[in-house]
Amino acid sequence: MIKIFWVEDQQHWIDKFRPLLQITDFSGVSAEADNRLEVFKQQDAAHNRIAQTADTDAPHIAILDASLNGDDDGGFSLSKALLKKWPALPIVFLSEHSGTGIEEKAFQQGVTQDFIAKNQRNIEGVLVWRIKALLKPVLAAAPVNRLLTSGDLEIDLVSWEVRWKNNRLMNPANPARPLAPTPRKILRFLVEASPRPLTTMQMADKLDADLEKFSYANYRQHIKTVRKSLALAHGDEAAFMDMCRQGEGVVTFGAEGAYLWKTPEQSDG
Amino acid sequence: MIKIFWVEDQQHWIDKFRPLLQITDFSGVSAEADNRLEVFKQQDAAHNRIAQTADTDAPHIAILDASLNGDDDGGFSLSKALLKKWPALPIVFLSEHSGTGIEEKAFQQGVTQDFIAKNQRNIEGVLVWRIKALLKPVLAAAPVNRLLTSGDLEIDLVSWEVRWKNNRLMNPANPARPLAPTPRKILRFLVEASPRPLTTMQMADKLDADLEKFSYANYRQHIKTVRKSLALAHGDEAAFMDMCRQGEGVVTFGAEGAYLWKTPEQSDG
DNA sequence: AAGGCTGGTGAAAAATCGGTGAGAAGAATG
DNA sequence: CATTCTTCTCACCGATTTTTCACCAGCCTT
Repeated sequence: MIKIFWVEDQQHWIDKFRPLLQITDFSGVSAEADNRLEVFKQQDAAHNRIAQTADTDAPHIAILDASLNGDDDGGFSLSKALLKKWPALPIVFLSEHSGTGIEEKAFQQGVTQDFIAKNQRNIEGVLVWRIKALLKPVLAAAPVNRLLTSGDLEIDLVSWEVRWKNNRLMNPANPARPLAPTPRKILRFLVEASPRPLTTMQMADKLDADLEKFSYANYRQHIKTVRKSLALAHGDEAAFMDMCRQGEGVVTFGAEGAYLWKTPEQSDG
Repeated sequence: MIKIFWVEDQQHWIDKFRPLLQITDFSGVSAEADNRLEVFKQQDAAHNRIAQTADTDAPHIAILDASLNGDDDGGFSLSKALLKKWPALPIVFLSEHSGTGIEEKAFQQGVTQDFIAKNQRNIEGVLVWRIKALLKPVLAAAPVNRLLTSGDLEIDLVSWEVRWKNNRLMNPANPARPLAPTPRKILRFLVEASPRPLTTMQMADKLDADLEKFSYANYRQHIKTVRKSLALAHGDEAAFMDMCRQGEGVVTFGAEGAYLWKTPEQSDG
C-alpha cells in the first residue's frame, strides 16, 4: 500500500488516472494493491493537509499538476511546502505541456524529480513506470536518499530520527525522550549546509519560523540543546564540548551568530 | 567542466547535440563551459573505454541511445557495465520513441534515471534541464568549493577557511582559534582588489562598517593581525615581515593609509 | 629638527558566547 | 474543560573573544 498525495484541478484527469493509481502495485510485489490516494482540487486544501499531517505520516510520493486553477505557480508553492516538511519525498509534476518554461523552472528550482506530459502516447504506462522508478529507492530495504549521514551521524529524513555513533540522540532534559523537534531540525540543516555556516536569519528561514520571534538567543539555546544531546550520545560530555571548541562538531563560527557543522573525524571505537 | 560519456550511433543526432552539450554550463556557475565529451558510435568502443577508464576518472553523467545499430539491448548492456563500475553514475536514455516497451524495460530494470524522447518539442531545452537536474546532487556531493586563490593563499568563500601553503590561518592571539572575522574579511577584500590598493575609506566601505568608527588606526591594527597570522602560517615570522617590506604579501602602499595584496612568488617548498 | 607616516604595545570598550532559571506556549491526558 | 507535561522563548550573568583606541618609537621627507 502506497500513500499518494495528488493535486489536480481538473476532474477529467482525476477520473482518468484514479483507478490506475488506486490499484497499481508500485512495490512490484503483488498484482494489485489498494493504495491510499489523497486527491486535492484546491491549493488551499492541499496546503492545509500538509500542515496538519504528522511528520511521521509522510506520503510516499506526491503528484502535482503544475498549474492549478490558473495559478501557474500553484504546483511550485505546494512542492516547496512538501519538500520542507519531507525533504526526501519524491515529487512528480504532471502537466499538459512539456518542453515549456514551466518544465524548465521546475527543474531549475529543484522542486521536482520528474515532469510528465499528460498528452502523450501510453500515458498510463509512462506514469506507472516512472512512479515505480521513483519509488524504488524509497521502498527498498536500504533506502538511498532518505538517510543523511555525516561521519558517525545519521539523520533519517523521513522519520527525523537522529543517531550518533548508533546511539539515538536523546533529550538532555529528559534522557528517556527523543531530542525535541526544533533542535533536531537545526542539526539537520546544519549538517545539510555544511561546510557553510548558518546565521540566525538563515536558520530562521529554514525553520520556517517567525523572523520576529526566532532570535539569536533562541538559536543559541537550541544549539546548546543539540550539543548536549550529542555529548550524551558521545559518552564523555566534556570531551565533546572540547571537540566543538577545537573546531569539530557543532562549531561556533565567530560572527553574526552563525554556527556550522564540521564532521568530526570518524569514531575511534 | 563536466565529463560526459555519450553513446549514439547516428551521426545526425551527434551533430545536433554536440555543440549544445559542449558549451552548456551544467554546474550553473558560469555562462559557458567547455565540457569533456566522449562520444562513441560503437558499442564495443564504449565498452572498452569503460574497462580502461580509471575508477577515479569517472564521467559525471552518461547519455545512452537505447538501441544501438539495431541492437535494442545495446543501451542496456552499456548501462549495466557503467553502473557496475560507478554505481552512483546518473544515466539518461535518449530514444526515438517514448512510451514503448523499451522505456518500460529501462525503468523496470533500474538502468536509467531518465528516459528522454528525441522527437519532442524543444528537445534541446528539455535535455539540458533534465541533465542539470540529475547532476545537481552529484555536484553537491563533491562541492566545487568556490575558492579564491592567489599563489599559495586559498580563501574558501563558503566555509570562510583561509589557508596559506596548506596551513590554516589562525588567530595570532590564540593559535587554537581561527582568524577573527574582520581580519579575515580584510584579507579577502585585499586579495580580491589585488593588484589595486585599498584605502581606509574603501575598506570601510567594503566592510560595511561605520565610517565614523572605522579609522585608519583601526585598519592598521587589523592589517597587523593579518600579517601576524600569515607569518605564523608561513613559518618564519621575521622572514614574512621582510617579504612584506620587499613588496610581496600585505604591502604598505605609502599614501592615504592604503594597503595592497601582492601575490608572493610561489612557495619554494 | 619638525611633521607625517608606519609599526608596536597594552588596555578599554564592545560584541559574542555559554550557562541558568523562570515564564509562555503548546500538546497530551484525564 | 482543567491539568500535566513538554517544548520553546526570554532576560540576565559572567567569561571570553574581538574590536577600538591612545600612546610611543623609528623612519623618511621637508
